[in-house]
Amino acid sequence: MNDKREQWQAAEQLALVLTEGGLQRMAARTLAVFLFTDQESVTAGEIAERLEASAGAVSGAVKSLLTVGLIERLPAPGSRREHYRLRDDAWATLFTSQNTVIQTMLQAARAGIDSTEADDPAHRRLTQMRDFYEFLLGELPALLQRWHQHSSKEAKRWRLDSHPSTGH
Amino acid sequence: MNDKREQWQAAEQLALVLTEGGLQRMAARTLAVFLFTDQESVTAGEIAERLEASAGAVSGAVKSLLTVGLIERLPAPGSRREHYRLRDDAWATLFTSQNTVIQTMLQAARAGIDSTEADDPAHRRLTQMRDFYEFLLGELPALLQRWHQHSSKEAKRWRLDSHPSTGH
DNA sequence: ACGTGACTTCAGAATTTTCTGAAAATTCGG
DNA sequence: CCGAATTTTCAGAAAATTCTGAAGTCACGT
Repeated sequence: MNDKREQWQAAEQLALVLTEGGLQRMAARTLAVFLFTDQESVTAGEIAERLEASAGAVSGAVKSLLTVGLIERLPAPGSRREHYRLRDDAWATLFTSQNTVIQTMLQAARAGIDSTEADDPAHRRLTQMRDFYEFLLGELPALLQRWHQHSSKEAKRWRLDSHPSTGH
Repeated sequence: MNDKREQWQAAEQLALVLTEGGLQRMAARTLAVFLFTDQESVTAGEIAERLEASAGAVSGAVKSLLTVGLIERLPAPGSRREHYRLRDDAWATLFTSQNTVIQTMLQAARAGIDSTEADDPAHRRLTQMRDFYEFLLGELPALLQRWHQHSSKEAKRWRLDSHPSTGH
């Protein structure tokens, strides 16, 4: 329990995986800071300090995280510096953002199907591809809906009997 | 319909998206060849020619696609060169391979939770993250199962009444 | 209004990734 | 087994990505 060293390692580890998942390196590390900080919100300067990175790099990273909707700017707290924090639905958002990838794959498959004859093996393969991504895209809304139900149920349970520690 | 130019564009477009999705550049372009070729199988040499890339680059790409399970080596067709083709379940496989990413995110979240006190805001954020990915991981098997049902049903329908053209 | 601190932008540097080319290894037909 | 064709490996080159540092812009507080 609670060792700063461990936290640092876990954060860097996470940043690595996020990078695999398509985020840029600095954006991933920044997101890790948002997750692991013990404050409610952080400023760009604090991120730079924590990551030992330049203000410029942090600026770009924060901007991209804002664009994707993973973090939000906090209503000015009277200070001169901007405060940011992780959004509550960040993970669902991150997941959803991959739908655009699926959409594009689908479009590419359809374009291929259209440019190909029915007896071409490519036509068959592209059709299989299209069918899969069509199916997937159709399933996602329901999946996210189930998540929202699931999570709101959790929140309720939490309020009613205040479990001291669940650990699941 | 059927314009080689269009096909080439669609293929390159797809390769781009696949790259976004985590595949290496050359692996993505190679996968596009497997999809769009009008042959049942292709050799490394043919891929290299099509992509105007070196044999070395193709070798690496094919190897990685084999490892992930997206393509398969064909039982020797009498020729000296190896023949490869896209596997039937390639897309489901590609999708599944992202589960490992989710697994790793989950582990990172759990590590963070363990290294943090219950009253730390980070603890709350990491718990939310863990819950989401736990949920997701739990949903995936059923999702893939539905896909298999779905696709086998399609195949059956195909065999029974031989639709001339569906276009969905 | 003005000074100051924070944020953004951007050119160039550093790093990382990716590809080529050639040599070594492998494999199949003879 | 030998030889030709193919594939694999790998060092170094090329390309793409990412970061820094500094200059410029903006906004707050006085």
